[in-house]
Amino acid sequence: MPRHKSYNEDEVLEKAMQVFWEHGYEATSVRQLEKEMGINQFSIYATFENKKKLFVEALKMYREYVKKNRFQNLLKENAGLKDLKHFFNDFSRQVRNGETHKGCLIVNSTAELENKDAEIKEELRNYFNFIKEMIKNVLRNATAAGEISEEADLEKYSNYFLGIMQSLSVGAKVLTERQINDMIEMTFRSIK
Amino acid sequence: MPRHKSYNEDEVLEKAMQVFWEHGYEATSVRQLEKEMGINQFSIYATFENKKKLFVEALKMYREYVKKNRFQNLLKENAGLKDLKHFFNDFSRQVRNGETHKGCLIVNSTAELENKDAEIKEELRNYFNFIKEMIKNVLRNATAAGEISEEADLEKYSNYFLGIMQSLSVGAKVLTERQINDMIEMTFRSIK
DNA sequence: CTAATTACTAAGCAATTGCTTGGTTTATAA
DNA sequence: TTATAAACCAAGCAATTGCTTAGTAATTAG
Repeated sequence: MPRHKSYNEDEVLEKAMQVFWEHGYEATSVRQLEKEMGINQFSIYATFENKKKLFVEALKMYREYVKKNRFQNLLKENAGLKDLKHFFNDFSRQVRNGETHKGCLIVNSTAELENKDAEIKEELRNYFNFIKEMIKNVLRNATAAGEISEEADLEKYSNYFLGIMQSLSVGAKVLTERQINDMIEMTFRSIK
Repeated sequence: MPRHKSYNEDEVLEKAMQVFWEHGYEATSVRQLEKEMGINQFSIYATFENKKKLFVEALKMYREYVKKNRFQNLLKENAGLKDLKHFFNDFSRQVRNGETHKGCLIVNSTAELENKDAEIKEELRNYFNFIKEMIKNVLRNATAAGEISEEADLEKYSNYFLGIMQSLSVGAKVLTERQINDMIEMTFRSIK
């Protein structure tokens, strides 16, 4: 018998995610969320309970978002080392040019409020684990293609690349193109 | 003819820095600063003008702080590759154990509010430049000691290590010891 | 001593924070 | 058609935000 919601939960959640991504958790007010999500505060609280839970949901939504909009090529069946290098260059260029000046929502959130809440921390870890597994799959392809030695410890390699991605997410905001290119070039020197 | 200040500016500034480091810029209120700095709001505003300028001064102070308390060994006349590796292990262990769970104030601030203010951004860059130069000096020693080839591009190497430090500052907050160790081990593989 | 200058305290400012409430609209099951 | 259940809107809550002001205390030059 109830009335229908006049909005799509995933749609407004993605809007919320964008606001958190742009301004960070603390600097985002519920009034801002209200405006950008296009729904009343009452609806926000009715659906997402409170600001923190909305944020955690936004973090989860971010994972789905980047799967579609950032990592498509790395998630392709046969993605290899070339795609990985391509991604690094592309991503850092986007961050530098302002196209993605916000960097990575998860890295930003880790820096801003890692130790403040267990639920948030868990989602941060989930995300980084997803990245690591994605990379590991690329490296498996690379091994099959002979680009990496059969003996290579892919878990180790993946963790390393995960770290590089974190560093790009921070570094590309303030360092020069030259510096970022140096980092990427050096990174691939340790891969055999 | 004036009355003397009852506090030491550098002392209260370091206290302020600690608060920003612990909670981030946005989550730090002037009331908190007042308490921790041990002086009245009036005095804060009389000496530091406003919250943002106090923050910028705190960022500068942080640089002096880490020179004394974190990078002593890397700043030693004859610091070499061994010291660098030692530092990476030490730092990430400290972050993981909670001893330095706050990570790096500059990395945190870059993630939180890089694109919001030109003065802040400039100080972030200054800091990263200081780190890069410090590392470059270590690498010069390493080259002299024969640990690195004479042909190595030390600017490139330094930027690379700078990136690794950024990644540790983020990663050590949420990743496992194993993951961090993987990253450090892989990092040194590209050095010859 | 007195005048001048600055530092200090405590109270208070408007604006904004996260969140709630009271009254109304919309949809469906009976 | 009507009762019911949820969604909606606008207004409002106490608490907190960054910052200021009015009055007082301390210091030193003359």
